[in-house]
Amino acid sequence: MAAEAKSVLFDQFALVGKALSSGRRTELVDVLAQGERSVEALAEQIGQSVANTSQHLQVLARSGLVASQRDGNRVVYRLAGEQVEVLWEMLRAVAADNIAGVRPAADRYLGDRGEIEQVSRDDLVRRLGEGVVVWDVRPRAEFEAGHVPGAVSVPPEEVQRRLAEVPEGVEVVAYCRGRFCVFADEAVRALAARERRAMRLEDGFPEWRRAGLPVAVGAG
Amino acid sequence: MAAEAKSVLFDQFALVGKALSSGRRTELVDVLAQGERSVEALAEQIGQSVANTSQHLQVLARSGLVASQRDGNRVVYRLAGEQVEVLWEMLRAVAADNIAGVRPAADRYLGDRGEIEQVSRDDLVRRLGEGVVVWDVRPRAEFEAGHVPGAVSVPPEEVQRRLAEVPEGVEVVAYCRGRFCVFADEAVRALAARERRAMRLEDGFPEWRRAGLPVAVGAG
DNA sequence: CAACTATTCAACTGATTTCTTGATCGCATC
DNA sequence: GATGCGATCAAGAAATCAGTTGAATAGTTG
Repeated sequence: MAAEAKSVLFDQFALVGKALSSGRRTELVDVLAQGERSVEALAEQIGQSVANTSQHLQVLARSGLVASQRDGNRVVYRLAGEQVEVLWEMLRAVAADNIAGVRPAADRYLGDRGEIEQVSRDDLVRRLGEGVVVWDVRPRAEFEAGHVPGAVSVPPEEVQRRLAEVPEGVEVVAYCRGRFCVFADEAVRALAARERRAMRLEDGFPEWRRAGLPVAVGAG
Repeated sequence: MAAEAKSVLFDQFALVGKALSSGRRTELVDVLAQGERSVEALAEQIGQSVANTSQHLQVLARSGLVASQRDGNRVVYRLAGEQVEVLWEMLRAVAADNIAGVRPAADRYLGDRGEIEQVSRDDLVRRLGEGVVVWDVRPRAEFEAGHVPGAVSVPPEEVQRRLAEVPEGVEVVAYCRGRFCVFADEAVRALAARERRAMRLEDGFPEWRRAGLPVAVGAG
């Protein structure tokens, strides 16, 4: 019967929704948007057991949002394509615009952004030409998988230690995973507390890369 | 603790995924992309009870994907915005590109499209200038909520009856809800069986409207 | 081959989801 | 105010889901 065939087709579409219907899986997609990672690394990032993370990854794989590849002893997962990144970005935008609970949840996680100056990608490109210091405030592995050329890697747990590196009078632009990522905010607040002029990129590295701007890879 | 606040935020994002994680709800979104409808009309379209449909609509409403408004005796639901339509379109595209099961499910629902000629929106605009006949093969209510100017409403159940209207030598372009909608295909097949040259618009009316092309409203 | 590491599988618990059924509510009309 | 219609609510059954735990597997290293 036609009605049943239709149900089956729309159930297939719904698999993508199902993949994104768990907070833990959306966290995974967010991390994977920064670059490929092993199951263990992903488990650590989302604060879940390896077994549970593996099962979530398999749900994502069944919906085709991620692909995996064995690399010797470990299995490396990555997003299936740029399309998936765009879908994830759009989903966040829809959530931010339409779900009342996003605002308070974001405020509680990110804190007050009133004091945090934000710059656009274009601004950052301009300032790069003027020799601004750029901090990549993400875990080292994400920096190495790709970063803004000239940025220095300052993983979240090193921010406090490395404040002293910044000479007086130097401006810092920090960036991290995206608009809802807290790492850059924390760096900006810490720098401001030391009387440095600091600001954050309004979105994150995936948007930079997707905009076709230059990307550096490796420890650089 | 920061980790918990992060979970809460990503759980909020996941609400949008959850809204789209049921085949019945994706069907609802697909119908609502054509225009607003009452609960009862929606229930009929997706072949579910009114009570169940109402509950699905409330899930969609909680995720902010749809809004409702009382109109006298009935409650009319509509998509919350164009952003939601775009999200739905992108989700279908991701599913089509990444989920192995979409192809067979689509084939089974839509049948073999090998014989069905497809035209782009630009083609249709051109042919409209040349006086082609355009069939809007959607339920009447969707036609009335908005259609391609000059199109005639031929609801799916009337296709057979109205084949005779088309004079020999006249070309027909049929369209319906979108790329995965079967109505236009059935009309094209029926017309072809009567030796009429017929083709379908490759996508549907929502894409036409979103492209900023002219839209007519009402019984027109 | 033994020992080790990273990942997956299997089994299980408690929570959530889907759909049904029947009652209830809001609004319009008689 | 009674009646009727459209929609929602409430309660329950079956299925599915998220997370835990412990065992099994694939691949590497000694």
